[in-house]
Amino acid sequence: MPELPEVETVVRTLRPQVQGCRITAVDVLRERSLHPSGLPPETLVGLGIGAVRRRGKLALLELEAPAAACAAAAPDAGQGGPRPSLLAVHLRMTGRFMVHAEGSAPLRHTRIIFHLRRPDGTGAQLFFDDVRAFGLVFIATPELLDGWDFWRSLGPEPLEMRPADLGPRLRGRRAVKALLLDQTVLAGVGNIYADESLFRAGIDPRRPAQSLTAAEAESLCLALQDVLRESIAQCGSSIRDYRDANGDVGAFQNSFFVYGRGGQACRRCGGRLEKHRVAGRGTVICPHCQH
DNA sequence: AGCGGGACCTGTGGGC
DNA sequence: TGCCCACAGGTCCCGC
Repeated sequence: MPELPEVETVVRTLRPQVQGCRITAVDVLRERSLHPSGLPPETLVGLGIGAVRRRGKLALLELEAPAAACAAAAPDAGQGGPRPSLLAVHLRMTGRFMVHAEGSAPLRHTRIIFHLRRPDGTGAQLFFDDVRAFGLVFIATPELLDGWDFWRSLGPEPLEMRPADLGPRLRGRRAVKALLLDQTVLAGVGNIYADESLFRAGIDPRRPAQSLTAAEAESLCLALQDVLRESIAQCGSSIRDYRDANGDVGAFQNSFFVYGRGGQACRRCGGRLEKHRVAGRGTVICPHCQH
């Protein structure tokens, strides 16, 4: 569920709560929620949280060494190995961030707790909760991050593309929906926004990608950008689990044309929406509006 | 190459 | 009411 608009909303709501805080301790309640190639969690202690950004479906928390430690640290001296410079977090389906008061007990699905010290000296706890436990926190240096195939091969940001840029990326005979979901083609699109953008562009998700004309690819790119922007403006879509870092739900699920509406009436033509399986995913299509 | 299917997880909802 | 199973979703990995 957290796709580009939801991760963007998480980042925007998390930023004012954690930027400028210092990490004082980390409790890992589920080891497998850490990316195995990352640095150990102890290396986070003492670092400050700087910029909070998004790339594709990843939330990125930049880390800064405190000024005092900077001055004291000679290269390769004391204190052991490398320091992480960022946290890369993939929420997958049910990952979520919430800031709790100091001393709060873990929740049923809390996987990692970051103990924080705010600039004003008060304490807080950043919970990484994840019901399905597919989410991943990567404690990284730039070098470690670049060693992650998923990161290195991420495609362009859909909202930063020119409409004419999509067409050349839609090569081959795979279903066009499969390409929209492929993070090396575009970064950040998941099942919801693939289905919604294909409906808006009037394109059948099952069509081979290479069969799209340049004009169709361009209208698909514009439709995708529209749907992503509209969703961000409404703080994303909440299907069941998704919440932003304030615990609030999004509203864009009320604007869906097709996602989750199989068997219901098409909002555009009144016909019956069909449910199919495309690229291994549940896919809703209006046979009258999409060709 | 690209597809399907299983694995990873847990909660929900439909059918009986 | 209760049980079972399908399903949901993103990514990786395997085999065809």
